[in-house]
Amino acid sequence: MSDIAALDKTVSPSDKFREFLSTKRKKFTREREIILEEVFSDHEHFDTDQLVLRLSGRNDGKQVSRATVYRTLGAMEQAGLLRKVARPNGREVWEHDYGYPQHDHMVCDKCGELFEFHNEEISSLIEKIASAQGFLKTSHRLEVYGTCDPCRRPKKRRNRKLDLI
Amino acid sequence: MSDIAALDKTVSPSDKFREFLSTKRKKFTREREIILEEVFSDHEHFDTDQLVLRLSGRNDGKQVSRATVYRTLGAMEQAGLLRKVARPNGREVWEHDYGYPQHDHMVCDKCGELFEFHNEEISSLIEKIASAQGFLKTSHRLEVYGTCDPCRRPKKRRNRKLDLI
DNA sequence: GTTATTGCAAACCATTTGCAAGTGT
DNA sequence: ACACTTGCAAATGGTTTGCAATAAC
Repeated sequence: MSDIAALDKTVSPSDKFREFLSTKRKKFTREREIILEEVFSDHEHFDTDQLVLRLSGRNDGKQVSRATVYRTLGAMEQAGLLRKVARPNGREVWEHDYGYPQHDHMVCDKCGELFEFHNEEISSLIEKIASAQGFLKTSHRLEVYGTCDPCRRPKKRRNRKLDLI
Repeated sequence: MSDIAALDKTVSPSDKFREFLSTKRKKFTREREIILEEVFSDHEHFDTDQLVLRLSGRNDGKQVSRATVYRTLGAMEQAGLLRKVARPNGREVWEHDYGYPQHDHMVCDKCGELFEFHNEEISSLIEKIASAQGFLKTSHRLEVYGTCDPCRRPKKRRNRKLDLI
C-alpha cells in the first residue's frame, strides 16, 4: 500500500478542513465544526436551505446563522470537501467531493431525483478531446436529463416535482 | 431527401416561432419579431444583458424593454429555438438550439470563453449508460472546465475574467 | 371586441456584505 | 494582542410580476 493510499484512509473530512484552514490562516471555529458535522452526517445531495433547516432543527444548541452557513460552504468547496452539482430551482445543490469517487448525474424530470453514475470511458474521452484542442482540463460536469425508471412505470403514484394538493 | 430533411431547410427560426406561438394562442408581436431578429443575427453565445444592450443600441427605433426580453427568451426556449448552456457569473448564457447540431462546451477559467465541441462516442456512451439503468434520456449537458490554449501561453497578455485596472 | 402583451416600477429571492461584538490562536 | 469570524440586517443583482395602457387577432 502506498503512503498516499494510507493517507486517504486516515484523513477525515474534519482533518482535511482543519489542514485547509490552517494553511490559509483561518480558524477552525465552533460554527465551522458544527456545519462540517452536519454536512458529513449524511451522503445525500442538499441545498443551503435544507442545511439551514437541519441546523435550526437541532435541539443540542448547535445552531449557526444562515450567513455563516453560506460562508462555510464556500470554504468547504475551496478545501475540496464539497462541490456544486446542479441548480434545479435557482438554488445550488451540493454534494460531498472528498472521499467519494468521481461521478456524474442523471436528473429525473418527473421526480427531480439525482442518480449518480460513473463511467471511465467518458472521462478518458473527455480528456482526449480536451487535450487535442490544447485545452488543459481540470474538471467536468455532465448532467443527463430524462425520466427515471420508477417514474416511467405508471403502476403506482410517484413523487411529483410539485406536490401542491 | 426525406420530407423531414426538406422541412428542416425551409422552416426558419421565425416560422418556427410563429408556429409555436399560434398553437399556444399567443401573438407574434413587433417586439418578439425584433428580439428574434437580433438573436438570430449572430451565432455567438449571449446573456440577457448583452442582448438588451444590443437592442438598446439600435438606431432604427427597434427597441424593447428588458422585461419583454426576459419574457421572450423564455418563450423562445419553450419553442425549441434557444437553450441555456451555462451560468458563469450568475447570469444565464444562451445559445441557438434550432438548426445547429448537438454539441458540448469547454469553459476557460481564465478568459471565460466557451468552446464548442461535438463527439458522437460520448453521446452514444451516455445513451447506453442511461438505458442500462432504465433511464429514458431526453438530453444532456456536458461542461469541461480548465484553461484554453491561448490562455496557457504566457507570451502575450490575455483577456482576464476581471479586468478592473 | 376580446384577449394577450408591453413597459414601468416594484417585488422577489438566493446570496453577499458592512459592521460591531465576540472568539481562536 | 491580534486577526479572523459571527450574527444581524441591509444591500445586491439577476429575474419576475402586478397593473394600466396598447396592440394583435
